[in-house]
Amino acid sequence: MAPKTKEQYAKIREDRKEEILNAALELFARQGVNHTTMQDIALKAGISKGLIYNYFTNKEDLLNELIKSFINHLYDYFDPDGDGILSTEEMEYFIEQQVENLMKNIDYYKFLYMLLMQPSAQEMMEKLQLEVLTSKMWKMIGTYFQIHNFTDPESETWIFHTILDGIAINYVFNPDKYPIDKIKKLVIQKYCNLK
Amino acid sequence: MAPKTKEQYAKIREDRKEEILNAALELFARQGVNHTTMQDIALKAGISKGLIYNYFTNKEDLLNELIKSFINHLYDYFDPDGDGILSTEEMEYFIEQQVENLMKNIDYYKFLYMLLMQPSAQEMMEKLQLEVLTSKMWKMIGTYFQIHNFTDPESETWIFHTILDGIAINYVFNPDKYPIDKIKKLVIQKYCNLK
Amino acid sequence: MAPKTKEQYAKIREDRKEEILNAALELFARQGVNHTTMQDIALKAGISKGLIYNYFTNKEDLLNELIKSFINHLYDYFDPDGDGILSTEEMEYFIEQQVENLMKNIDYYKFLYMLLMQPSAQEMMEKLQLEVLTSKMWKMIGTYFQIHNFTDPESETWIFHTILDGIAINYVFNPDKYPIDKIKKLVIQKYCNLK
Amino acid sequence: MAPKTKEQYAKIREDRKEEILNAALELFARQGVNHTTMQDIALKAGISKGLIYNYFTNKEDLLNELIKSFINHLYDYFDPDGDGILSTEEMEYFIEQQVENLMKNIDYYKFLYMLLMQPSAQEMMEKLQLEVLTSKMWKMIGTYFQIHNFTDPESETWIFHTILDGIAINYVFNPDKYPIDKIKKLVIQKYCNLK
DNA sequence: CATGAATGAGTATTCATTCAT
DNA sequence: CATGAATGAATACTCATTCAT
Repeated sequence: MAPKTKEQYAKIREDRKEEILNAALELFARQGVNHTTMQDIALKAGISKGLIYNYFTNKEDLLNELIKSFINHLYDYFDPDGDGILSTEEMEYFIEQQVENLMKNIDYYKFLYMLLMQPSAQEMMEKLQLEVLTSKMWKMIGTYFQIHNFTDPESETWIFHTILDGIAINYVFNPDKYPIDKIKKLVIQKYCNLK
Repeated sequence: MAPKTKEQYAKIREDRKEEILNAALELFARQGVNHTTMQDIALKAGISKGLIYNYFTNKEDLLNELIKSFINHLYDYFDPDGDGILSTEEMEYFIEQQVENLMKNIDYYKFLYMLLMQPSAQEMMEKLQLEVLTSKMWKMIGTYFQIHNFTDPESETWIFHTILDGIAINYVFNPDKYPIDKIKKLVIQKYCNLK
Repeated sequence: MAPKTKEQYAKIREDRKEEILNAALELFARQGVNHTTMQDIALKAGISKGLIYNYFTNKEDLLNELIKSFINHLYDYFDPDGDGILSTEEMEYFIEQQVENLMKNIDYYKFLYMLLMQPSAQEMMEKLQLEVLTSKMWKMIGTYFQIHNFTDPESETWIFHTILDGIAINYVFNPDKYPIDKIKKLVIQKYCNLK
Repeated sequence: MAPKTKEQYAKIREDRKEEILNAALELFARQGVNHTTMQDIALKAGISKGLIYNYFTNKEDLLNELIKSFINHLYDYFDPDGDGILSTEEMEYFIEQQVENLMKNIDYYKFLYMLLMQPSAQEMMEKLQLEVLTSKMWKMIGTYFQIHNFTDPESETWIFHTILDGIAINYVFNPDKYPIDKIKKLVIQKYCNLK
């Protein structure tokens, strides 16, 4: 049997970790963090309870990694053609995408907002704050508002986020009554139909 | 002859229940539901552990009652002079008030948003939905937008809520960086500085 | 309002006690001693929890009174015409009666046998032993066997009880398969069809 | 490579379960089900409280398994030389054995009769009924009565059991007064001194 | 690396019993 | 006498975490 290289081992570890996180995420989202046991996660991930502790020091650490992972991938799909400039079409696509995701994964979003309410999320947010604020995405949106002559581009970026979060919260609370399509159109009209 | 009248007992029960809910709310908000023991709640409420179970079947039930109570009082403080008409000053006051509350009680808000993410909250929301949507407040805001010639008053009402929730979420996540004062001013400008 | 005499009070107390015992008996038999709370008993007896403690010092005492009461009434219905002599017809009637009772009240009998297995029952049995063994019934059965020329009347009395208990146990365990009618006939044949 | 084979784990589990059942049986019999805590059982079995729950879902389940185990082993010791024919000597030995067991383990018998009074025992009894009735022992006793020209061998089998149970109950209730030796002799005389 | 038996601190929950009114 | 709110000791049960193999 061929011994594996260090890289191969690292790869295996990384994959395994990912699998555990995925299992945990699904279970946490469906049945809550507290009602999900390490056993449940192990079962779902197809491994033994003990093995989880080779990858995460404890349950809290697992949860934190989940939050971190989420925050890191928060805007992954915000990845336009890479020219660094957001066209109105790309902006529209981004908004459409956000709303579609939201509608498809209510439970998931609920859980994520919940995660972000965790005290432990706060620290991580703080650590990641600078990154986020100086992120490509953030800057691109700011630039977008600048290019399209919004009065206060920076504030508008915040407002933009505020609205997106507000939509998510309202929809998640009240998926039946909240007129998400109409709101989406209004948002697109405000931010993409620029003369 | 009964030692106390039925009314007296009912009063005692009502008061105790309230006390327990208050104690639980504060502890839950500060240290989280899971890190709060029934013992903690009893201690804070100045009663014995066992008594809680005379009023709530279990911890979950207690949490649900808390959610219900919260939803019921959601807009209690939205109670203007009672003429049924929202002046721009009253609207401004309302917004200022909201933001002030938010800033004063971040933990509380975090907990409340968390509560509302609970699956059990959903049912209650649904039950209360009609009430909320047909509530005086909701109507008054709609009327306000109508009077001030907003294009689509109903949608504007939703947007208004969307923005308020978005502000809360963003501030709660990121109290240091989120420019809540500036956003507040922009909101007031949009909704109160009419002409 | 006319004041009550001591006798009236004593009567009320006795009746109330009886009611509580009846309520307890039914609940204990149906759902077991441990799954029956004092609250349950109070509810069934139509009184308040606290009042039970005016009549019984505690739950165990209540159970003991129940056992005592049961033992005392064990052979109540063994009360023939009072001439002190058991005719073969009366003996047959007694056996028929026993079996009928058994078949009608399986749960009740189960519970009673259970009660008698309680350690606390033992003491009482001992106290009551002499009474039982010297009881009218016991003597009458002994006399019956003497009159009808059984070899060892005293042992036969024990055997008689042994068989009756054995029938009860077997029927209670296995009401569907146990041929109680046939056994009953054989017992009657043995003890009543005496030439 | 698994650290232990499936078989090894299965063996461990089987042994542990047995140990727990044994510990529980002894404690239950001596001090009653309710006065025996899971802690007690764990202590007696030399394991931790929690481990019990790896083998039994709860206390009730543990009790049920005990009943099941008892019923399954009810007649284990009825295992004569294996020629399938019960000699009068073997019959006598069986009766002697039964009585001796009874006298040695009053508490144990009390507990077992109690167990069998449990509602949950009934179901199990029903399931096992056919097996018991068609068991080797049952048949052998029937054959015994047939060979020795009892009028109705089947009924006699039932009567035989009735008497044995009756003896047990009476002795258990009243070990001091019940003339068990005399009764035993009479039973042996009836069933073993044939011609 | 991987397993799952084993641990035990931590807690929710029950309910007999008390007692002020 | 009667009530039911209040107590708190007693315990079942959970589950994250450890560790021998």
